[in-house]
Amino acid sequence: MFERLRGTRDFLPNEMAARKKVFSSIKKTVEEFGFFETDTPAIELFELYSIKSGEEIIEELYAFEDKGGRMISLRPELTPSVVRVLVSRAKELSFPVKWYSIPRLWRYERPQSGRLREFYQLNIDIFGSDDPRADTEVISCAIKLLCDLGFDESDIEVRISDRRMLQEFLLNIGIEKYHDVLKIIDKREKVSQKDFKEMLLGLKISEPQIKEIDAFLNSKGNFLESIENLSSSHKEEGISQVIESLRRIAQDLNDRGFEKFITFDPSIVRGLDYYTGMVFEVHDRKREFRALFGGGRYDNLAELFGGEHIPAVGFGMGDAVLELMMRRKNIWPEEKVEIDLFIATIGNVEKEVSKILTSLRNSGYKVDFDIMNRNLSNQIKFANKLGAKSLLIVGERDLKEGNITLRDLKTGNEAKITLEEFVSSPSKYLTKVL
RNA sequence: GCCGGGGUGGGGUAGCAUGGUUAUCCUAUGGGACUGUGGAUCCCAUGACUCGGGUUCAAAUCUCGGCCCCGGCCCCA
Repeated sequence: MFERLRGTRDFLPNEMAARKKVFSSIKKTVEEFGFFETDTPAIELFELYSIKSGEEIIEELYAFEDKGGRMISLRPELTPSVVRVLVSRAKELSFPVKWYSIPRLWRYERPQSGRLREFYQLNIDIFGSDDPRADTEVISCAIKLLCDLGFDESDIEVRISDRRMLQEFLLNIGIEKYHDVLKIIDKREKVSQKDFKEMLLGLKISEPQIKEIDAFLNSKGNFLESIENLSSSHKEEGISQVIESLRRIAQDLNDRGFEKFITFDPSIVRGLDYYTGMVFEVHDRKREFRALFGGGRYDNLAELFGGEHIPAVGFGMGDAVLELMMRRKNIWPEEKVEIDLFIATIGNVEKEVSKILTSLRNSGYKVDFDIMNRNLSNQIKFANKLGAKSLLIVGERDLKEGNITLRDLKTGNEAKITLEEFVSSPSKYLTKVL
């Protein structure tokens, strides 16, 4: 016997049915926002990931050498692949490009709650526009798809910040090594006040500077209000430009009715080296789980890949945390398979059954029948386990008079009708699943 | 890589402190009975102590190690 590889999952039909419902809800919402689905290979050249990543990230790749001596990696994220496609096809594409995908990704990490080695991740991106409305579209889409799955503002919180704003702010108070400071700011929620301060002191940040940083980070709250407060207290040129574009995003999100979901939180940083502007995260309000989404602006990745300048904004949402959150709220779909009709047989009625099967299947019904030579009782048991909505009993005796029995397995009602009548207008008797 | 908690039929479990008959119960699965109305009930069957070493007359039980699972740290693209 073999076992599943660590951090991977098997999906049995009932589990698959639930997952399909969730994914199709997501796809529907995203497509309502005008995104088109794409896909890319699961394997890519190792360099696609090593070019911009640190050692730790590379250690977490599923990588191997192929027979041609190339180093190959399973994709750990989608963005490099999408940007690769974009850069190589930029000439033929008309911008803005709005693409989405739900790829399977692989990361060689230690599995934990909400983190696996193989998982799905919804990715949506807008390329070609640096307008704040692109940011708004992406954030709105994130919120809307969660709403369509059954969440509301009491469940989730979108926290937004902007890397440029932080950078400008730090420059204004005389801090130049903002890289290191960002790293510490990113950890702020996890460490104590005291440790936070000591880490900053370790970088030779002065006490007054730390006070300023603290004040700035504490400016979190209602998105639009926080931004307006900041704009009156920060008139410096660099920062006020950033604030203006954030103000437009905030205003637009309010106009779309998403105000209650959003918090402005300057301590949001996200992983380094990737994002260039607005960044956001989505969490459950109780902070029971790890981040559900992460995303933001990454305007220079295309150039880094040897293309022209293509501004970009997008996010990724893993399926593992989503499932945990949906289960917690009891909105994970019922794990159940269903068919429209099961045909139970008594005696030798093969010819008639074949005709019924073919006719109904051609009309688009999901139909199954006994191929185990079970007795009637066991056939009915099996039909129920299959989740059949209706049961058709075709028996030798009744068939001599042209009759069959149709039972609704949900209500238990049954009726004897003629085979001819049933086959000629099945829609009178059956409804389709889904 | 580090730290903690765990592994008993396909799934869920009892037993483990205090070693000692045929390892408990539920469920699932296969078969059968109930004259072709049955989702029920009853009967029968299949099926497990994570692996290896140690202690012992005797190990599911005590002990050491490996493997695996769950959670946490690191990291999180």
